Amino acid sequence: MTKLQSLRGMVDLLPEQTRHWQVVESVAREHFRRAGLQEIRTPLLEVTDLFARGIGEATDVVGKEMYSFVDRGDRSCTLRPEGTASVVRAAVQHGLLSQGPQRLWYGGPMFRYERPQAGRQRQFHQIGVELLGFSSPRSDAEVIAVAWALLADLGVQGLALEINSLGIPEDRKRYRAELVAWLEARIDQLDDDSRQRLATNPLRILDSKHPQTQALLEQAPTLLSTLCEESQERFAEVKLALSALEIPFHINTRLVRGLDYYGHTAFEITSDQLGAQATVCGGGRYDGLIDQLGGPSTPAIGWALGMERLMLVLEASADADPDGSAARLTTTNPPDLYLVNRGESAERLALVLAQKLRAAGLVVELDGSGAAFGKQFKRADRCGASWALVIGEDEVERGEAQLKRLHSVSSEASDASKDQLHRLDDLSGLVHVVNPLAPSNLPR
RNA sequence: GCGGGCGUCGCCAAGUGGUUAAGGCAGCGGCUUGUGGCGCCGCUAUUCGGGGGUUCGAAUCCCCUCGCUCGCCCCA
Repeated sequence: MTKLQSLRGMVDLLPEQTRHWQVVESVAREHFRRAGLQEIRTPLLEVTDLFARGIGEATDVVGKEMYSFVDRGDRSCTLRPEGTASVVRAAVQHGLLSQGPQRLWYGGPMFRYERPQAGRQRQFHQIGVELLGFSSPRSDAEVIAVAWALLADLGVQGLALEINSLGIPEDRKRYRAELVAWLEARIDQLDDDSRQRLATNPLRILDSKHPQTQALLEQAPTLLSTLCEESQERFAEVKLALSALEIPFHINTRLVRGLDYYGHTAFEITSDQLGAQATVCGGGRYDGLIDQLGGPSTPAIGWALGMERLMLVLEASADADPDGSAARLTTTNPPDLYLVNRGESAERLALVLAQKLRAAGLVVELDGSGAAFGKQFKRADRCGASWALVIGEDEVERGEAQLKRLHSVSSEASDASKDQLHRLDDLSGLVHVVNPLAPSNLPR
């Protein structure tokens, strides 16, 4: 029988990782709470048409990367490749937009059938923010600031913000014609890939990694200079707002977005800690999408950050700076107390005590092996617990047990860190010694 | 989808045609059947991701396949 294993590109998060993820998620949740963002949870599975219409039929994501299948009711379904389309669909479907502007965040798995590599999996995870019904250039800056503050607070090193403006659809149309004409005149200097894209998606040639093409593009007309006056002014206000927020940014006239719904502000936050997958967070304005999906014409802006990449960056940042805030990810939280127990009645009592002490707010590890005391102590020590409580038949009879300090204690140990005896019918003193900060709502 | 590297125990690994497949970490047991951290002793891969082939002989060579990884494409 062949060994079972997870599908390609589908990865398990083991306890060592989930610990890190939970730290990141709780920091993110706190940032979102303070920014007045509310969580929205949408299904992982949607009608295929949502993404085809929302993201754009011609994009690679829709064209060749979707997990689509026909369900038992003959509907074409797709595992979501991104979050924005679903959030917009939900907002439209439930009439959220008629209740005023929406400040939303979401998180969870996304699916794209791609070749896995570092920071890229077939099931991956994003956290994203969507501001629906916000048109002001200040909202662009605000939403960027939320991402920036979050990443900085998490301790991501080497952060950089790149922004560009994609203008309005007319701007892009005009620019596309201009760029195509300019490139066609120099078609002999283009690489094969770029030549291909000249017909299909000329704007994407801008972020080609081909060195020769890059050099050529130095001279090419830029989207920014083709923007209409209104778009220019809008972009200027975004920059002004970012400066006021003291967020350093770099204007990258070649920054384009892969999904069709973006216009005006487009941005990426990168980290120098990563290789090819330097973008940790990407987003932009999508004023046309909601209308396109059948909702009321509503301006909107948002971003998404890739958890896997973020975790890679944080691990690199923690290594680079062991005292930085990224290092808090790697901290463990060992139990407050290890319950050493042996003997039939002692084991039963220990089980009950463990629950009582847990209810009182302590982190308690109960040894369930019934092994020799020595063995249990060895394990207690290994797991890093600060204290051990010893319950044997003698303790059950006396109604009193030894609370033993683990690890070497410094010579001038205070009374509070010496071994001591505690009554088992009143645990409040014990709880106080082990963890004075415990909520300590001891059940009677 | 294209190109390069890799795959030996839970983890890190030695081994490059003939070895009983080193070693370390972790785990388990013992020295120590009621007191830990250290130490010592022992156990833990009939088998080298999987399948086929070459050979007297394969973890080592060849083919296929699966997976990982790096780059491209694309994207977060």
